[in-house]
Amino acid sequence: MDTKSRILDEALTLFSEKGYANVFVSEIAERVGIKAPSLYKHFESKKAVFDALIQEMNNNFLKQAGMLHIQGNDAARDAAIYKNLSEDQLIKLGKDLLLYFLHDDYARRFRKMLSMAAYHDKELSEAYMKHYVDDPLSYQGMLLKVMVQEGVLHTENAEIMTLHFYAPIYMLLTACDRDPARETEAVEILEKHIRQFNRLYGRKADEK
Amino acid sequence: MDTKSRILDEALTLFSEKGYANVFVSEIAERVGIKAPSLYKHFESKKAVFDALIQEMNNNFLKQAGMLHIQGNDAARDAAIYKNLSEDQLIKLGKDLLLYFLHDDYARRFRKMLSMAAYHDKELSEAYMKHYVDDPLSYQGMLLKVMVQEGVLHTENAEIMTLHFYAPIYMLLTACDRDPARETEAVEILEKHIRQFNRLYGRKADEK
DNA sequence: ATTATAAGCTAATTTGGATTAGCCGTCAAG
DNA sequence: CTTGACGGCTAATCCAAATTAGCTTATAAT
Repeated sequence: MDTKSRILDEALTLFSEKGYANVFVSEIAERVGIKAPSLYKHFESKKAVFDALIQEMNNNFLKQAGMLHIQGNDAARDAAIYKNLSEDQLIKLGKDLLLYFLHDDYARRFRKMLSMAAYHDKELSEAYMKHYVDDPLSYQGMLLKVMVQEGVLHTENAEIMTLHFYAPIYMLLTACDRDPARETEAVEILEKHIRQFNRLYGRKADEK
Repeated sequence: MDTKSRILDEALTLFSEKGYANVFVSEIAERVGIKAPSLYKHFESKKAVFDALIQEMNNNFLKQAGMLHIQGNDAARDAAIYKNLSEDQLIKLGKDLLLYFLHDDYARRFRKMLSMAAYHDKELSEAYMKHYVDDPLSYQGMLLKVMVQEGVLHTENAEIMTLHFYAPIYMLLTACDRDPARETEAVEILEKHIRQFNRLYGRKADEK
């Protein structure tokens, strides 16, 4: 990997751990194995490194997301998969989603960096909401609606059903980001959550 | 209000909006109506202002929490209230919880400050998890269990039921913290959530 | 071979923001 | 009435961290 990429990589790690303001240029440089002034051969400023990361994130998001059924580009294909889904398959999907989020180092570092930076910057705040709240809800909502149409799930209000599916995942995710020691427990809870979700909505339970 | 308290108040506002590192001592002072050096007549350092706020937060948490049934000190009394709860009453409780969280300026600013600071400090991270994840889950879980015993709600797994109750509230709360414009919508969603929660668990729906 | 460019280094320099020094008015206690 | 603590101010000072200057080496193109 060339120096410029290494700088981005180490900066991402540091920003995601400590936040932009608490990271020194010299710290990034040291991890890359160069001195701070040398970093300026590759980037105009510390801010420019950060901006490049945000740029990179925006470029890669669609790619990652499609891969994971978080928000989709090939909705029709995904929906077909969801049509006849057993409980175990549903659990597997939820687990894969959470575990990807948690373990993919790239996604994880970006998420943490963004969640911090979003507190200071309006644009980033919108990006955060889009990527981790609105898009997951809308995409998963679409899939779950297919399952409702197919008679696999039953509800009068699919939006709330989607919230009931995703909110616990979101909460577990943010909990693990703040305290990685909770991962094992989170995966167990996730499985129970989806199992119970499936029991709750798998029969005509919430209709009047 | 005396100067020292005003410093704390303005510092809390600023820290909660921009994060510790992005707030200047001169900024706090200006809002209070003094010059930066004068602030040092009241606090040893910028850090000391922050620490005093954390101190204050720890002191006040039990008080606030008890007031709101988030985590309790008079569990028996609260449980009695929950014994025979109509859907509307349940909705009101959820709404009150969310609206207090959202609108009480004190609670709100502390929460935002803590959620940011928690990314940099292990102790604060633990405090955040306790106050906004573990305590609400355990206290609300206790209340919901009473409702299960009383036959108002039905479930095999009250922990997951509690997660299903609280996770959407948590998600809406953090969403509103990041984007206050979502408040109105959030309150509507909350009401629908609790209504559907009540339908889902109000009958013997998730038992095998 | 020569030269230009890329990418590193050390040694400044700059800068912004926290903190200190030292002065002044007010006011309550003796 | 005077003294001393309190709380404010302006004008330094300090300092860490970002950035710039200017030198050096390697490599690749002419």
